[in-house]
Amino acid sequence: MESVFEIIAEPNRRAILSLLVSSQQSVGEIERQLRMPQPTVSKHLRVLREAGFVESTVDAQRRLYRLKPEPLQEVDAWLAPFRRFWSAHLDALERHLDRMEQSTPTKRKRKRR
Amino acid sequence: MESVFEIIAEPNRRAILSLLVSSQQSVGEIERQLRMPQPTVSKHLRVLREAGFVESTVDAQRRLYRLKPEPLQEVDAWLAPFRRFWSAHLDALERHLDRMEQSTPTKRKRKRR
DNA sequence: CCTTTATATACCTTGACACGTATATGCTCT
DNA sequence: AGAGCATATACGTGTCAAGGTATATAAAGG
Repeated sequence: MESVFEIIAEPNRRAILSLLVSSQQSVGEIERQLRMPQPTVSKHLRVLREAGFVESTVDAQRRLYRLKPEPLQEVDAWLAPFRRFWSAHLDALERHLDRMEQSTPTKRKRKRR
Repeated sequence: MESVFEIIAEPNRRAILSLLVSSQQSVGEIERQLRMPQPTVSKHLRVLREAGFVESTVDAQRRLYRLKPEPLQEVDAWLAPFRRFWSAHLDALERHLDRMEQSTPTKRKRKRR
C-alpha cells in the first residue's frame, strides 16, 4: 500500500480522517456516524494506523483513534510547488483582466489587432 | 476513476504533474525525462486530461501539455481542516516540551507504578 | 507518394484491494 | 465461569486499473 496518496485515495478512509479531525472517536462511533459495517471500519483503521495517519489507545473494550499529523503534512508538502504555480497564474489572470478593462467597448471587438 | 485523489495516487502521474509545474512539455520530452514507455505516458496524460489536471495544444505533430490548477486546488481545499488541526498540535507540543524542560532526571525510570 | 517522426488507442494479462460474511479475540460485569 | 459487548481478523470473490506489446492515426519532409 506504499504511499500516503494511495491511502487517501479511498473515500471511506478520507471520511474517517475527516471525522477524526474534530476529536478522537471509538470504532463504534465511527461505524455509526459513517454508517459503514464494523469490519470495514476496522480494516480501514488498520491501514491508516500502519501508515501512521492515526494512533489508538485502549479504553476498556473500546479503542479510541486519533489523528497523527505527519502523513498529511507530507501530502501538503508535495502540493507546495503547485501552490506557487497557481498563484503565479492568478497574477497572470489579473493582468489579463486589467488589459481587458481599458479596451472593452460596449460593442463587440474585432479579431485583428 | 472518479476522484482527484485516485488520479494522484498513481506515482507516474504525480511525476508527470511535477514535471509540468516548471513549464509545458511535449509527450516525447516527458517520455525521455521520466524514462517511461510512450504508451504509458500517453495513457496517463489521457487520464490527467479527462480529469482536468492538464490541457494540451497542438504544435505540428507534437502535443504540448500544460498544468491546470483546479483539481489540485481541490486537494488543497480538502487539506485545510487538517492544517488547522496540526498547527493546534504544534502549540500543544511546545507546551509539552516546556514542561519536560524542568522535570527531566538523568536516570532511568522504573516500570512499576 | 513514401518514409519517418510523434502520439494515440486496442487488446490481453496480472495483481491489488475493497467488500461481505463468518469467526476469533478480548474485556466487563454479574 | 459464563454472557454480552467491542473490535479484530480470515477467507472467498469480483472489479478495476496499470503495464506490455502491437497497431492505428496523423503530420512533416524529402
